[in-house]
Amino acid sequence: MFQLNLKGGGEIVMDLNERSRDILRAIIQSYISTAEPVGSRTVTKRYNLGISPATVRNIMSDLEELGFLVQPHTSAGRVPTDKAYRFYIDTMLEVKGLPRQQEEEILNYPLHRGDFHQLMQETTKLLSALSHYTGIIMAPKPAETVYRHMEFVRLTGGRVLAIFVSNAGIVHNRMINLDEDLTQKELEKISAFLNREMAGKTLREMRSRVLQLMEDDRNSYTRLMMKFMKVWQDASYEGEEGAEAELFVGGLSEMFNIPDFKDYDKMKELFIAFEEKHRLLKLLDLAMDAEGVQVYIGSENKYFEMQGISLVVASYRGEGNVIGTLGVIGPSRMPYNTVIPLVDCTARVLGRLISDR
Amino acid sequence: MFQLNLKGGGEIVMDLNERSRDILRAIIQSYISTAEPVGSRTVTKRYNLGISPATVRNIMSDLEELGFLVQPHTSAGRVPTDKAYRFYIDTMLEVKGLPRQQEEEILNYPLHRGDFHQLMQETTKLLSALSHYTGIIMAPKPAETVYRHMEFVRLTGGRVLAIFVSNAGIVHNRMINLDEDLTQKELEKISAFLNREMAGKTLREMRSRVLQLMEDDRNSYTRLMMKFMKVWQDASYEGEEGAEAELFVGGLSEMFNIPDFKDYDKMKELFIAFEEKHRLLKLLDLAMDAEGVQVYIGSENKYFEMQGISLVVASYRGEGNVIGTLGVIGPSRMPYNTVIPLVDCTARVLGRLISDR
DNA sequence: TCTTAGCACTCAATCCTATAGAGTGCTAAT
DNA sequence: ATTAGCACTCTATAGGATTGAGTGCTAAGA
Repeated sequence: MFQLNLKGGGEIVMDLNERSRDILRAIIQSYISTAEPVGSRTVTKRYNLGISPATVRNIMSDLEELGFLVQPHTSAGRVPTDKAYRFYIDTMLEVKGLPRQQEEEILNYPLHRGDFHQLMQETTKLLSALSHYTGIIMAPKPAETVYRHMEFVRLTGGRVLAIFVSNAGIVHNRMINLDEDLTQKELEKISAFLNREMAGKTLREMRSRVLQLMEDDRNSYTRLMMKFMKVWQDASYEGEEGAEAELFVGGLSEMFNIPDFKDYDKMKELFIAFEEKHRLLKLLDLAMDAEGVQVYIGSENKYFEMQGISLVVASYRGEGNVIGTLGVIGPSRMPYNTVIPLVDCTARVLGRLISDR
Repeated sequence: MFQLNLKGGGEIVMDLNERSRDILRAIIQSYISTAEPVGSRTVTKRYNLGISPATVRNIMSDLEELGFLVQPHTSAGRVPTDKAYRFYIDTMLEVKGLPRQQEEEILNYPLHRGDFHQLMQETTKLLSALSHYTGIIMAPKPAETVYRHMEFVRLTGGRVLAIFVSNAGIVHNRMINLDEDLTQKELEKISAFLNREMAGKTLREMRSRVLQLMEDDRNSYTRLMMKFMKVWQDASYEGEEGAEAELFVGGLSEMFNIPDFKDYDKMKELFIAFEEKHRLLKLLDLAMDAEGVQVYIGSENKYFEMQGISLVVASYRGEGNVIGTLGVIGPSRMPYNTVIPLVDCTARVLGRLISDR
């Protein structure tokens, strides 16, 4: 079906007895569905555990001491901590497959239109529409994309546009300002040479090959390529690895429907964080290597740590290789049992669409 | 210096006497700088008009009757209406050139990196950073772009990627699923034919030329082109003219710093409106034809009408032609005298950058 | 006739207080 | 070990008083 690969899962094996686990589960589930602090009476009423509120109170007190619950204030019920969510996801969550209906909805969503950018944008909207949270996608990184076709096009004023096309139909381009004036004929020769020598390589790989070629002779071919490589590096460099990746965000306004964030300043903080795209990208990059769906809870990760916010992320493939990641960002109290398969399914569908749309 | 072309300007010539105009100006300026309703005493204290609060009150009452002012409630001062802003901009605004320092800042902003998408994105950030509002840009529309270079690239599984490059180095692309399997050699022939026959045409123009050619004979050339045209139309069509344009937004979080919108629900409404990009695009499209800077106040336009929000928009050029528009979106009480030249200057700089970066 | 001082009036914002209600922790009984 | 009972805590809400900004009107003055 699908695979949930748990970040740090299994490391912390808590020994809670059956009943404590039942109560913790009940509290988490209740809080996920209502967003209200959960009291002892609520637990006994809504979940038939055959014990009295007083007993529940004693156990809740223990759970608080263990760091699974906190009280917003003395006379309120209790709320799960990040630790509780982690424990819940690692040991208690039963993730079923996606309901037939939602799968249909994903498959029927009009994702095929337009170019690659539009596909990415539409996919964030799909993620958002089905999860009712905000959808995010990290697009394939130029440096690690395998290119099939390359082309240099001469523009006015000694400018040359380099266009690189991947197997999956992703197009990347950069403008190069040339000192010498090459004719379009010459550029075509260079393009032909590149396509012959370099097809199936990533930029990283091309770079070392070009350096190798340069040792033999320094002709227009290699000079243009080196210029291109330099332009590329200049454009990519922002002091951070992975900064050259592109981030797409969709359904931002869904954040306003989440009761957890019904606060102006919290919202402001959140939107400022969204504009620091490189932080989110760092986090999305983490999920590149991992198989299956990852969940990052609250302040578990240092790149986008934010009280009460979690991310559900999965990598997607194009022509066989993992080329990016996608996911959903929402409150830590999100219904993981439905969001996880949703993200998983969307990643698969996107992969299929990229490989043969 | 620069030209402010006023939407509907001059039509409504209000005959207010000198003093009424002075007071109206004082109220608007005061409100722009403080965001607080303006009372009669404030006017006499902050602007030395040599009249008493009582007199001001009488005139304010008249101005209210004329529709220039409203009171939020009985015991509050008065606030300018959209009509007042319009009048202010049309007849009282003195727009100076951009301060040397800000011009420097625009010229020094690192806008040259990366591809065209990144350039657009960075420019919205520039607009936002200098205005402290939200920056928006409508990218060139494929249908009206003059292309210099066209290329069909064969991918796996009978898919063909069409790549079109404009004089200004803008790259548009679309995926085409072909029934027949053309070799890359054949595609190159078609590309060469296209570049010979169609260079310097817009998509619109190409379309009619292809239809013309088809009457003579229906070979692979024209069939592929027609398929491409169809794919293009499918992707562009969303029931709305101008829907195929792309919108870039930067500095959304600035909205949270504007006291006018210090309200959760107002903010929610605003962000939902931002996600309906086609509405904003419609509005930005309006400014394509007009020369100079346009100002759209509050509910003056039907595409993005929103209480208390205005847009300052200018078109930008690439290789001589107007290819898109850009601007700033903020509260109606924004300091137009600085924002207008800022938008104007940014449009010029972007145009220059596109034509020779 | 225009201007202005004076005054009563209105209304939002703020603060204070009382009250209700949810939930806990502790104790004693089962 | 469990649970009923009860005192205690704290938030949220509503009502009421107070303050202050600002207006509109009136009558006197220029």
